[in-house]
Amino acid sequence: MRDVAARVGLSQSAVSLVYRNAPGVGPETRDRVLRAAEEIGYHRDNAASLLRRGRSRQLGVLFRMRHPFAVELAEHIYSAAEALGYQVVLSAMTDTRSERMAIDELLGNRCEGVLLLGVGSDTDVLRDVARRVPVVAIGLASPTPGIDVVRSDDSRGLGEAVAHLVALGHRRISYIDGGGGPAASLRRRGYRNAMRQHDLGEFAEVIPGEYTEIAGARAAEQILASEQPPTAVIAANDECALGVLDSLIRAGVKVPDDMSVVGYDDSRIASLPFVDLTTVRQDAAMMATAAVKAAAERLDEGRRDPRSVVLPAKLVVRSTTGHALVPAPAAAVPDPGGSAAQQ
Amino acid sequence: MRDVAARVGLSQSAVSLVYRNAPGVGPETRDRVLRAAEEIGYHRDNAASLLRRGRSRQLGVLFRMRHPFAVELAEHIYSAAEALGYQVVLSAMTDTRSERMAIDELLGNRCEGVLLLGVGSDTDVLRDVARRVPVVAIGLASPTPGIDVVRSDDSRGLGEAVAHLVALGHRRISYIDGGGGPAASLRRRGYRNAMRQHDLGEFAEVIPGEYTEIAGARAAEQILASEQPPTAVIAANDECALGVLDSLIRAGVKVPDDMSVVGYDDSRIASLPFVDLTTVRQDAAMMATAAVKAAAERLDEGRRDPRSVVLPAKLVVRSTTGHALVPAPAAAVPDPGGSAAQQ
DNA sequence: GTGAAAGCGCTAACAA
DNA sequence: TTGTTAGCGCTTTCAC
Repeated sequence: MRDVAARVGLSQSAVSLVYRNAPGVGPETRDRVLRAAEEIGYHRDNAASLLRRGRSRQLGVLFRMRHPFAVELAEHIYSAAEALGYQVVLSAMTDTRSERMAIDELLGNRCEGVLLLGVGSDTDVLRDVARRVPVVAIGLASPTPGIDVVRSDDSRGLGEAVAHLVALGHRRISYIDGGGGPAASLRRRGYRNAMRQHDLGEFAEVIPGEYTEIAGARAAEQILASEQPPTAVIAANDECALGVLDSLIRAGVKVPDDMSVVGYDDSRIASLPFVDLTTVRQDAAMMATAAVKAAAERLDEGRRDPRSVVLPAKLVVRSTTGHALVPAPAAAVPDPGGSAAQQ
Repeated sequence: MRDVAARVGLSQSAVSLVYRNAPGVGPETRDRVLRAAEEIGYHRDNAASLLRRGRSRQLGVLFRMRHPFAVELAEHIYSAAEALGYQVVLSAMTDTRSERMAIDELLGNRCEGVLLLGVGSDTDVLRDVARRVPVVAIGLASPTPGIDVVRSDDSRGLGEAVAHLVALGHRRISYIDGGGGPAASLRRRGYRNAMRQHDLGEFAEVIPGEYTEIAGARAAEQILASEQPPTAVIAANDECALGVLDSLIRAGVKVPDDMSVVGYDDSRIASLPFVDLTTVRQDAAMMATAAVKAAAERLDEGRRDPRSVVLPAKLVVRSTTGHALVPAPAAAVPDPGGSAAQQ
């Protein structure tokens, strides 16, 4: 920077002003500075800038690269952060990089806030971190106190999914669980409640699973092997639903004629024309914006009280759901007060 | 750090030594320092450390989060870099973040080298960057001079794929192209050469496509609509192959009975049991290691001459390939000298 | 609009 | 083994 200043015959502080887009330097001078920098291949040193500046205006993002929805969120966070004048620092969790390591790196890089994308099992770490910087968790079911939470209305989303299937004549609707994944417990509860509200509590069945294709495929096999298979299945997320779909199709089960399938997330794969999955849409862009905003409120406006943002989740009907052809024979007139007589 | 030093009654430099794992401080003292730091919640400031240190020992990684193989590479790069004492800084390209922006960020963060994962269309930018720091491109077909390249032997990989299909009795083998994607031209050429070597040049057919499920699905539709469909298809990568598979299965075409399908990459989806795709394996871990090593050689050992590392690509036979049932009738005895009489 | 000077938190070279 | 010292490259008063 000294070199650039010397080259255009200015002081270093003038050049600094140019790079910060600060007022106090004419547009013509600005141009000259930029041109000189270009010529000698100068790049502003972020480390030095960070060190001297009071604030870094950096937001750390912690995520798993294998989670497609987290990736979608991360992409949107880039733009949301930029809009509020923040830079994004990515830190990925892998099998060899623990939550603690990834967060420590973020903190060491002077991030002023940390965004957690569907990550946050380690409550001890979270509490520590939250003491130092604002933490916003996206899609975390049970937040540690002091952490802001952004999630979609999973309960409502599953309600819509169940209602849609019921309207199509389905009664035997099973759910493939998300295990310990982000928001899995909320979705499971949403499913159970919805089934109960439709007087279908006795048909509610939660099949163990997780947020992966393979878990979905396994669950589908289990479903096909059962004596009274459901006529519709809701999977905890789209990847899981994809596994279900694939297993079903390979087994010769027609979707949606023989079985309806619903996913969750509306991630990219769901809308691929050859998948065309009925699913519950989470708006990644909206969630990203809300999360960045939550962090910015704490950082720029001094908010202290924790906030929980619940965004709408909405069913997107595509081609994997259809009318139930054959209502489960023994249950044409279900017994409302019934205990589990079927099992 | 001063505070920590004061707390244990040492000088700042002693604490610094502890944090750098440098010799010159007893294990007992070390413990005391670490404990004191824990108590007051101290984290070493990376910006300051970076600023003062001569070298940053940071490697920048540029990639697209939507490319599954790039994600796999990125994960392996974390461990490969750690093994050589480097830290990784991620920078993702998105629709709103150009190559230039992403690289500038990396450079501003004092990365000593840049790893490009299947990215590098903008030759101007690359040339500029390569002048400043070592650049290693993984899976880049036509490198700018001065850039190291790591790729797998795509030509050989496709050779194996074609040979495998030929051995199963296939002759009419089509290829779905990768468009302008990383290494696409190499794979295309590999396919064409292999077909020629098996005297199948007249059956060679390159269907336009790209590295996505949707391109694969579209290509499959086109194949099914053609008068003389092939009995086997090789897709430019696994995502594309997945699109093909799905389209075929939905159209009632049995794989591999009616049609064989081969992918490329052996990414995670290929080995999912319900996909179980025959594919050409690129060893992500090996490529990551080679790329980091290439950068480290320039950085630590002063290598100047560009290097090109070509790693073996190997066919992995799974369940999407099988014997050709019905050899193309008119071509039971192909005419070796034949011009394109069929078209 | 511009320049001089202080210092952000750390590391490295050296002295003790 | 430990302490002293001088910056790394930038931003930021404050005086001009």
